Amino acid sequence: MLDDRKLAVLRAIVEDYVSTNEPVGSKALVDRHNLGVSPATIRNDMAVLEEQGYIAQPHTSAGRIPTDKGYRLFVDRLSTVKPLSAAERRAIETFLSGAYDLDDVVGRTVRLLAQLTRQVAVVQYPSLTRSSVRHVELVPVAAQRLLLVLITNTGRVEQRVIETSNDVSEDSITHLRALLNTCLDGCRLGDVPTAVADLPAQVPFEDRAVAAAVLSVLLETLVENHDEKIVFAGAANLAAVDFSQGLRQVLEALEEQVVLMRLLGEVGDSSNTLTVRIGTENPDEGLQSTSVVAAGYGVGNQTLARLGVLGPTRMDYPGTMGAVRAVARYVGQILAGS
Amino acid sequence: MLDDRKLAVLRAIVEDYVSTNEPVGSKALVDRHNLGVSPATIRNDMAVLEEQGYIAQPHTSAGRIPTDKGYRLFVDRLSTVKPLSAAERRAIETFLSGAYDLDDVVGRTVRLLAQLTRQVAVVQYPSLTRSSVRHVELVPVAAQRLLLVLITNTGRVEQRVIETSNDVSEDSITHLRALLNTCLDGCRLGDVPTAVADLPAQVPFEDRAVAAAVLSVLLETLVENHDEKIVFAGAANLAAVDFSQGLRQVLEALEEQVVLMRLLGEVGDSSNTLTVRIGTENPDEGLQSTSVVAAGYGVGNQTLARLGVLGPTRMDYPGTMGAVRAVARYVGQILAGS
DNA sequence: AATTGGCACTCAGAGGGAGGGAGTGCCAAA
DNA sequence: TTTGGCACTCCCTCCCTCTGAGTGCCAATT
Repeated sequence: MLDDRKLAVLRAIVEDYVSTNEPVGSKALVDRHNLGVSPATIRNDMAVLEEQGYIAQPHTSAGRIPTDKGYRLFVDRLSTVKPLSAAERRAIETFLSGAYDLDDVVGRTVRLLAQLTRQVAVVQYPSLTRSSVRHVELVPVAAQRLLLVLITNTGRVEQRVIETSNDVSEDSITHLRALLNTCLDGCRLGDVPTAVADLPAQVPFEDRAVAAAVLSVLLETLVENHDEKIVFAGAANLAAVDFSQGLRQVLEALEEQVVLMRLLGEVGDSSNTLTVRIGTENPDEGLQSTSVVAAGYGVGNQTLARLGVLGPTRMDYPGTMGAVRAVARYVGQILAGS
Repeated sequence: MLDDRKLAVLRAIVEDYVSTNEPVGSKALVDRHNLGVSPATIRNDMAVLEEQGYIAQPHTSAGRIPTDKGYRLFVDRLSTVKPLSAAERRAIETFLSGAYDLDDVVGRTVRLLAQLTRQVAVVQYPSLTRSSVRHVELVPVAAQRLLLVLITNTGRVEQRVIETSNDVSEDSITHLRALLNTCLDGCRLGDVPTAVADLPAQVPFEDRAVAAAVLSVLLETLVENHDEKIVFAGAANLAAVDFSQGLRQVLEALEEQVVLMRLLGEVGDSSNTLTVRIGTENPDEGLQSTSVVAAGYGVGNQTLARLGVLGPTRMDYPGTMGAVRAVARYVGQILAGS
């Protein structure tokens, strides 16, 4: 349907439009790329491309700009992910390895990605349900108050206060703590509910109430954190772009956790897969003039969460995809190493 | 120097300009406010006000707009903080009391303040150095790995992993934990260094190395967190405003922790004091066309951190100040109650 | 059948008055 | 000190023209 030259033309249009932000005409095309044919020929090709919906003209007698469908074809068949330079890789590595804390890792990552791509970066905290228990701690902080601390293999720490109806002895706590840790050590958080199901049966009768309270808080913690935390950075980079639907809508969308969630997409099990969502492919109303490049990251081949970049549809896809992929890999390494 | 009527004129100019976003002329003034004099009189007054630098004209034959100096006078002498309506107070209270976590309190606060004022809200996490120790916990997580958990009276929880050079017995840990808690219970974090100074002397010789490791990590934690965490929300509200220096600069400034820090100002000991910084009074380059309304918040009469709002100099100062003050008070209450 | 040069046509955007109108400063009178 | 009158200033808007990049189509060429 589309011969090689027409594809080359589309590629050239996308590249030129991305770099100049102006509709590209037939003459400009043959000047900048040596296509070996005349402008008239290109015009014929462009007419076909337009008919098929890959490009459009803002008005009669202007050059062409790619449509969402055009970008899609470009991403799928006409471009390759552009690897980062050695210097960039080194910069990423040193910057990320300076982190001392999960918060810090995520914070550095999101800033790094924003700077690298000059767009808005979005990073999701590693999923609780997919990571596993490294340690559970139970601490008495007052007469009828316990603190439950949960440490995961991704370095995430959750804590909750538990109110008990009567005093609990030091021994009971020690016993309960030991039980919890035997039950849960290495256990995937998603499996915690089943793992603790028969735990109450193992505690002496007088401690049942306490055990129940602890378990209910523990399970509640897992549920509450099902809606994951997400952060973004680089909003200033949006100011340089002009959106058809207005900057405001985009900023508003960015401040909605739920929208950000949907934006990054599902956490599939296949790690390292780059997802690109272009313009109207985007589920959210306010983001129909933006594109999202996202990838999963995690430890080993286990995807724990996703991160990505949001920018105008008129975006350097190969470069952005390269940056997202690289950062996702390095974050995985950092998490594994910590 | 300025008689009552001239002040009234300035007040009217500020109010009109804030609500209409258009230079206000002498005729419009007498129409909207019943000043009881003719436009010509007002013109004379305005000439004086302009000469003194309180107002300016964008061009000849346009109305006047307040200068930063004019806003300053308005805030200092011509306006009173506008209390929130009962409904608003209730909304704040119910919204904030739903929080279950320090992160959640701060997150809710910043979103609430942004929505209430329709501007950018900035909230600083409660200072570590000014809060005090509620509990210290020491948890073995692996053979040569301890976890130090520090819980403050503001609900903040810090944790750090400690690597030890040799194995540590359960007993040693229990002993060390007890020692730490006796030393530190209720101790202001700023006083921790002196409080633990003679602690190593109290542990048996074979545990000295471990104690030293723990203490060094503990002190390090306090220092690291001296640069406090700050969050903001409501960037979308900026899009509605047009800044002379460009939205971009403002957004960039907002993403710099350091700038945000300076923006809120020093944490003075006098709680509840509203600080207003107008336009060029602002230290930061990119924020010279914005104003900041900030207040301290804390538990009791102890200021733990600050929060505030950033918007265009053309801002509803009485309303914004009311909202900031109210939110600061409620956050303090929530923190005290949790 | 594909490619090419030629040519008329279209239309966004820049540039340039013209007119309206809001607002001012100044002055003389009350 | 206040007021009405008046001439003046200039920003903004509307409208017009003109230019030029870019197009579609057609007939000629390969």
